[in-house]
Amino acid sequence: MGRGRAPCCAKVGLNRGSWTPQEDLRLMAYITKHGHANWRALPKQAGLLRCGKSCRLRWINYLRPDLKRGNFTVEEEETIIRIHGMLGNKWSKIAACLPGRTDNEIKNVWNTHLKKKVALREQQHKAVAAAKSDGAASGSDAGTPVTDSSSASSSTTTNNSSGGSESGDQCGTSKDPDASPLQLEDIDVSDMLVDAPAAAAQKPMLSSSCSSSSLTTCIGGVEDLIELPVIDIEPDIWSLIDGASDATAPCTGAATSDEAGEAAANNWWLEDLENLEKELGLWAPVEDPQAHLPDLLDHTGLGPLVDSEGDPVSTYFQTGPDNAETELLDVELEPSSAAVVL
DNA sequence: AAGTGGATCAACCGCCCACAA
DNA sequence: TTTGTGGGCGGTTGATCCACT
Repeated sequence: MGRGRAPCCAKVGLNRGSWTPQEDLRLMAYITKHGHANWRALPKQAGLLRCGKSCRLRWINYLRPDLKRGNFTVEEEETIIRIHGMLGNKWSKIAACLPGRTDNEIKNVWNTHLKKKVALREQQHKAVAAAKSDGAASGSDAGTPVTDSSSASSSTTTNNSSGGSESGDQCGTSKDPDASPLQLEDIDVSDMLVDAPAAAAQKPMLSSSCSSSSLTTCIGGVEDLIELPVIDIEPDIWSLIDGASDATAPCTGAATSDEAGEAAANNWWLEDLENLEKELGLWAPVEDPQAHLPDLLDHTGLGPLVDSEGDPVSTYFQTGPDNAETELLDVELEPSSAAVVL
């Protein structure tokens, strides 16, 4: 079927490589207003000389407002290790369990250090097992975590607390060599979460609400069973992203967030935007954010990258919200969200 | 201070799957 | 049922960063 199909885009005349701040702005502005129903059509409509796939990846891996930045926590790492032990390189499924993390990010962190960590752990486990079999003839427990001098203290605790025997343990399943990824590849992690609420209640991997990326796979109800560090997304932001009408705050079963947490979880990219504006000498305390964007675009020299006729983004960029054929950002925002609209 | 090698991460590539015509 | 299209996924690459010598 898909064989021999033409590439997703004629790569002639398109920008490649790193994204410029201007491109980021354009993409964010467009998606914020119009959503991303059609990735292939999006670049043209947004006035971007990029492949649709490239736009999609940029958005998903970097620009999405609900992304969590910074180093992975020990809990997150252990979650990755456990799920990877069950599913293999199903990065998107793993990412679905880690709100705010992308499959690409998880893949990178796995390939860079978690893989080594696991290898070391298995090595130590084998050594311990060998020692045991040499000494007492006790059956080696494949699920018994091995103490890891570097970071296994937490993992050991986690694994022990999970007790490797729960059948529905979506994360606590030990790295059972018999559990091949093939057998497990169809497992929907969220199903496991639902099937094993008791076990789930102990799992750090569940200790988070759901991100947009995991929206369709995240579980309802589990939040009721566990104490969740809340990573909430401003409903307004979801409204913006999803086109305002049918937006649903993702898995807001734990919607009783404190605002500081929300801000921390959601504002990194707003800060990036502010930083960008500062770099460009545009930054000022935002009193009228919607009036701010045109200045930014003026200063960045963002002209229409494509024919701007009928392009609301270009129109907006060139003339500002008052004159835009379609108002770019028509969602009223709370002050805390003001930076979303630049 | 300069050079080097490893680590990290953003981005790209190509295949696969789901779905609509 | 077949075929084309769009989107998603996993693997890989290349640029940059950083620690070490």
